[in-house]
Amino acid sequence: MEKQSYTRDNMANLLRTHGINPTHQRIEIAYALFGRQEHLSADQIMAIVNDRHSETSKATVYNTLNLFKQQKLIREVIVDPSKVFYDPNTEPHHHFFNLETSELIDIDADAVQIQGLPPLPEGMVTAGVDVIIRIRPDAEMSEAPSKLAGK
Amino acid sequence: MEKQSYTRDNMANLLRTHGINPTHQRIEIAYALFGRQEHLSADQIMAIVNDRHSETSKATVYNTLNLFKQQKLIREVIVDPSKVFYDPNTEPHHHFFNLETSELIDIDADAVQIQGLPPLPEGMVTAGVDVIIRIRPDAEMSEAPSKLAGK
DNA sequence: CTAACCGTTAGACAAAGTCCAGCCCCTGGT
DNA sequence: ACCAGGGGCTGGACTTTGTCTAACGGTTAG
Repeated sequence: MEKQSYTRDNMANLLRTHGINPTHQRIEIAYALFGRQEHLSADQIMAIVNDRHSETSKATVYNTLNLFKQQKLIREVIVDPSKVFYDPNTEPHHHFFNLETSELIDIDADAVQIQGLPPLPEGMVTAGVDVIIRIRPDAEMSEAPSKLAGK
Repeated sequence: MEKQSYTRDNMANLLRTHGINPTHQRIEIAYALFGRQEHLSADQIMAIVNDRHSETSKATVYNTLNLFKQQKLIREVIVDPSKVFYDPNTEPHHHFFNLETSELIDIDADAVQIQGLPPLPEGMVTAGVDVIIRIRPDAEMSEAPSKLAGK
């Protein structure tokens, strides 16, 4: 597993290894996600890809993201009721979700252990495990320490 | 903590204990959720409440659910990218999510332990922890066992 | 009787995402 | 060179979830 830079050329190869025909639009979308290693929503991706000159339609962005997801190139993160985030990291991992900024932070799953889960219902298999720690700034402490004692 | 039946009268009291003025519509919505102890989406609740005769508008359903959530009477469950579920159980717990049927099954949080989480980012506090085990029927096994060996 | 307040309502609106018919472009066969 | 087929892209219409707004109804207090 050798870490390589995320050039557009490497994106094309990455797509090919996942059985995806590397078109211009698909490369740009992959480049947006992998190049910055961030969690982006569909409309953020569309804004990035069309920043200089408009070149990718909404339909293509959604088609492509669904294709990537299906080919296990990226992963969906469902934490915000209003929009889906796409995560270029497909290694098993979890997330902090900042409720103020809607920002996601990865938590490596290797170190995390979950114990005491009941057995799965009959005939079911696990398709994925999501752990989401919703966090927010500790307003009370930094803003007005006296309030805590007062209440 | 005495388990009591979920009559409409009890709903009114429940609302009052949470600082909510018990109107007809609010009682019906609470009754729909607590009476069946299920995870329902806003449109399911609207269908239930308006089953016999239409009596509650869409705006009221959403207003009421948000009010309940704010008053910690119910809880949001975000697992499906297309809709939010509302959960009458506010005890800490987690969920199995059946990807085929979009059904949610509670997992008591008492028995579950999560270890090895990294420290929270500076100045942040935890607002909630969600664990979602996405499950699906084990199609291969029950349907055509030979396929597994074949591939 | 009226003013104020809270809750409800219909319908307009907004945003995320899907669908569809047409077009472009590449390839492969003749 | 021509044509046919197919994959991919496109704009725009459409759907669904959820929010907003202005008007209205009922209750309470003076």
